[in-house]
Amino acid sequence: MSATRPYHHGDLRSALLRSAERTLREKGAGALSLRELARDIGVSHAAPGRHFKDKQALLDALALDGYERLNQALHTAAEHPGLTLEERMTALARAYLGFAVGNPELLELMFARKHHPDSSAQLASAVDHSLASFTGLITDAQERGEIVPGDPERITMVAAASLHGLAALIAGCALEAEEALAGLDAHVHLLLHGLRPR
Amino acid sequence: MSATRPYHHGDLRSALLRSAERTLREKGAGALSLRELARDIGVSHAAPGRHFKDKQALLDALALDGYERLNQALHTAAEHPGLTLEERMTALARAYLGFAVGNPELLELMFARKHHPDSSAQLASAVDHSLASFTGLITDAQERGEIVPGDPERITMVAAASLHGLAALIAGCALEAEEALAGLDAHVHLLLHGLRPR
DNA sequence: ACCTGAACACCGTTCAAGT
DNA sequence: ACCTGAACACCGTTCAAGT
Repeated sequence: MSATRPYHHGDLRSALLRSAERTLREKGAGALSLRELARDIGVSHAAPGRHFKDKQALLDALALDGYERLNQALHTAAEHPGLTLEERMTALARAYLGFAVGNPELLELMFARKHHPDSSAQLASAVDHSLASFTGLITDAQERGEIVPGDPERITMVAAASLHGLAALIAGCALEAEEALAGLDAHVHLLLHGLRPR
Repeated sequence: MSATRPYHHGDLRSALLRSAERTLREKGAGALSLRELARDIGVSHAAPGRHFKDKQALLDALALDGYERLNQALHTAAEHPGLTLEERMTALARAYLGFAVGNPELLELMFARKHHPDSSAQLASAVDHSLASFTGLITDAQERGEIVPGDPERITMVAAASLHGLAALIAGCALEAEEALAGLDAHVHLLLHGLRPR
């Protein structure tokens, strides 16, 4: 191996993504600059343009990567058929909130409203994939009579919106992460049993 | 009145805020530039610096203004003591979702994670004020035995997170506004009655 | 008190040219 | 195929000087 940087980086694309996620985590999305990424990696400021058509394309790639990790975590959490409905729902909730607590700026990026037309289809499909973990749980439980009958999409949306709201409040610093995690069992219980007395 | 622009604008601060909100609504937060605002208003590019210490200070002022309008809307919606609990909750939900549908980029700004230390106390208090509309409804209903007993803050959080989740999904284009508004009654019903069969 | 004009140190993006 | 260097048109912020 030579001491001088080779003309071709070799794996610039993934180096950019790695470095970008580090910056995102440490300094936030606003502090992310393509030129600074290039400087840190030791490549010319125009080099990123070869791998990402523009800055938004890099941000979209980060978001997609985030969905992959989130969906993996949700999928893993949903695979415990021995548990009760409430336990399974809590496991899913814990997986989602755990991701939100660990990656608040990434979550903000994943749900931001400005994506490239090129990426939006992939991102929409990633969101659908996230929701599918919830829908699967709901329809299973409906078959056992443990969840109210009705359009599973709507019922999924109630559960997902509730957790997404918590996640968004945490990411936006309107709710403390520890508080939300500590009250998560009670939250899921209220969601399943309702706010009205039985 | 003279045809030439006077040296002193007179009300530059509010002109900047007005123009900024227009840009926010039409082109999004990313397209907001202090220099462009100054150009549009017909003032030098350094003039905004007299009224806002930096760009974030202007964004924070926009967010605070958003909270004022939102809190006004929530407060108005909550003032119908003749209605049932479910009707009152639905009215609050409709007010919040209506704001989210009408001001998606502003909402994103309001819940963004990067604010000036100077503004964060005011913003936090604005968030508390929003939540207070829900807490008021919850404690009222608890006294009548129409809501489960328990920490009203936690119960408020379940209701608020659920609606905020919907709002965030709309703002992030993951859920269509019309679909959410059309299903809002059912959403509130499920929230109050729970996802489990009774 | 409020605004201007110039200056500084950054950006993202493009493109001919290099390896 | 991949990267560089220069160029272009922007930024935000600061600060002496003007009204």
